Amino acid sequence: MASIKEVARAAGVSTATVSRVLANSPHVRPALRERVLKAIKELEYRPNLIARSLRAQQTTTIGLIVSDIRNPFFTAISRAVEDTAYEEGYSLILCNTDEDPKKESIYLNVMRDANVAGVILSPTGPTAAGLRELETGFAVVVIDRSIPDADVDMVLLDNVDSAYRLTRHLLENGYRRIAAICGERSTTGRERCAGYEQALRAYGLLPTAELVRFVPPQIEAGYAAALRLLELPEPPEALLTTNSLLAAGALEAIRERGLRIPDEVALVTFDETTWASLVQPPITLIEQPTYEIGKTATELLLQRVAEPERPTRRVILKGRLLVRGSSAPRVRCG
Amino acid sequence: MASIKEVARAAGVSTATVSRVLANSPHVRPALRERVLKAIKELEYRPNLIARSLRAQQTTTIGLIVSDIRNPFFTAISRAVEDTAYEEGYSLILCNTDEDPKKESIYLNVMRDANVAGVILSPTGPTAAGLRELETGFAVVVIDRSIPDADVDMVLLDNVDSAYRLTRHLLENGYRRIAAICGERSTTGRERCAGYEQALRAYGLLPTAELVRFVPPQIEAGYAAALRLLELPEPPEALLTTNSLLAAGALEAIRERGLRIPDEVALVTFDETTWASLVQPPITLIEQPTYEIGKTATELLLQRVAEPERPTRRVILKGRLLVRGSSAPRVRCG
DNA sequence: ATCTTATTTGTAAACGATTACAATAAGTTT
DNA sequence: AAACTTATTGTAATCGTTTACAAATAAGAT
Repeated sequence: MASIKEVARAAGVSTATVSRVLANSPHVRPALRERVLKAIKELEYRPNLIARSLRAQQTTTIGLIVSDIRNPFFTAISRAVEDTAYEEGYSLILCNTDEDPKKESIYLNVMRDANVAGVILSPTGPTAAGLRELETGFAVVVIDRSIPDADVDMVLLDNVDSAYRLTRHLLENGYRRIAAICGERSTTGRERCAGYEQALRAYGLLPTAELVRFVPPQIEAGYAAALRLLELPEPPEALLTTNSLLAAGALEAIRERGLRIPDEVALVTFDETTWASLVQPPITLIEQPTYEIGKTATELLLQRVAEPERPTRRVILKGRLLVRGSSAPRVRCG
Repeated sequence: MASIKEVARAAGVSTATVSRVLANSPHVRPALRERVLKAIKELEYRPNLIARSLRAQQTTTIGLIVSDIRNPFFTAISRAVEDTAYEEGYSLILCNTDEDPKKESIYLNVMRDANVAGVILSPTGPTAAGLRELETGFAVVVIDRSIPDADVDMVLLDNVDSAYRLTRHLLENGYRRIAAICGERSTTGRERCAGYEQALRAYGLLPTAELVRFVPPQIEAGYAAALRLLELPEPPEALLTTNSLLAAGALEAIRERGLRIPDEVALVTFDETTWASLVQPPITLIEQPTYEIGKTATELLLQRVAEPERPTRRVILKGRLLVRGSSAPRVRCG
């Protein structure tokens, strides 16, 4: 593998000149530039990024820390981040925290060790626990869950509004006794719960604690929570879950109880997935603009890398309500 | 951020000694080692991996190049690779090729530029196109699709056998006119097709070209292919698809045609997904040991990094047939 | 032709680790 | 105690870039 020295020798110039040609510096005579470019081509020279990083004290790598890459929402995000990053010449380092703050902290250190230019993070908790580390070192953009008191760039969904519209849709279709299964420990779950409660109140209904569950945002927890709700003396007419994993679990529970959707119980959720339109009836949901979230987060990050002192921004995107069969107008039967 | 020099100064030793302590070299007196460790702790020193990489001419990063991270199969793989890599102190760089050989080639160069220790690759084609680049530079492990004439470590499914068993299962349950929708351009699709044809022959049936389709391994292509098959004058009694995306498309087509599964048409596929057991009836499929594939591939890769001249290995794993409702015994009706 | 000024090029010092080699200190053997 | 071996430590080169600074060259002004 040819180094800059060999290119310099081949072109009869100093390494500084080669470096200037590489950086498109204006202070190189066209004749020399030609010679250098020819040597580069002939030797198939490619700059050593490690050496460059060492000198520049920064890499062209960004990190993406999500809670679980198997969650289709994060998968879609990661795809978008990856696309956008590579367009700008950045590589992507991927990490899973499994909702574990300890892992989050470990991976933030990994990022620091790797000298990443910045990190896109879906934080495990609403506090700024890892953020002290964050504030030193690299740029950060937070996605999906906000860290309320932190001065960081964020790209979030308008959770309250989305949950409000989703719940209102159920109410408009005649459902009254609506239960909510929310992801615990994140602002996202709480905000969506708030939107749900606002909608109920707007319809003159009082939220009951019995119908609201905060659980880990995973299939098994969704299953267990839904099962318990359906076993209540007075079971809910509709279930609202705050992500696709919880919905999958809830659906499993509904199937196991042998209930028909939506006649016996309706189901609505957040996040579009392959399966949401394949099951019968297809599931009504709030679709998040995942690709845009990932793209925007990456762009914000790279802007901050370029201009670290820029005031922080908070981008709030709207969700899209996709109405499908799982929440069809209710046929009152008693 | 403290460097090795400052640690050396604080401990009153040379940088060489600090480096030896870091590397657990036996040639350091306990007393000195203590002093160095104390300085490291006090200064919160963490070695600069970039500098280390430059010197070592190798990083502790591995690359994972898949055709689409949104395919749940690759998602599961990436999760396993990530887990295993981090356990060994390696980071993971992620890339999507979109089945595009050009992108594959670009990303292989990115990997080289990043000085990765090795790459896990699901190749876009069965030829060794990118492999010339591969052979120089870094370790490589190929997954999911084989490159027949290449001398590389591989972790693959026993595709012929799996498809054979899947098809035999259909035959045993009374299905005769079975169509196959296979992913094109990969050995995987072709091998699965071969297993399908072998099973037919074992039952005294002749494979017909009309019932075998090779298409891009994506939802839309699966949908289109299934639709055309179902529109045949003599439509198939069962559909076999070679991955979950094709299955999702086929299912969509079946729904659109208003056909009941499995009475009017059965559906079987490869790859377990969240939705395969949530749709009704749930889908019979061959489950790949995804986590094991990813883990094994990573282990093979790190072994090769440690010992580049080790003879290459080819690990073939068995799939597991999960029998569900979508292929229930056929009730003959005419 | 000479002096200034602007442009182009080269020299050499970083960046932060590792490691061959040399130097020193500590044990062993006679 | 001298000579030899072995264990420990330090010095300095190295990895491949970038860039401040100095030097050389070219261009412009008088």
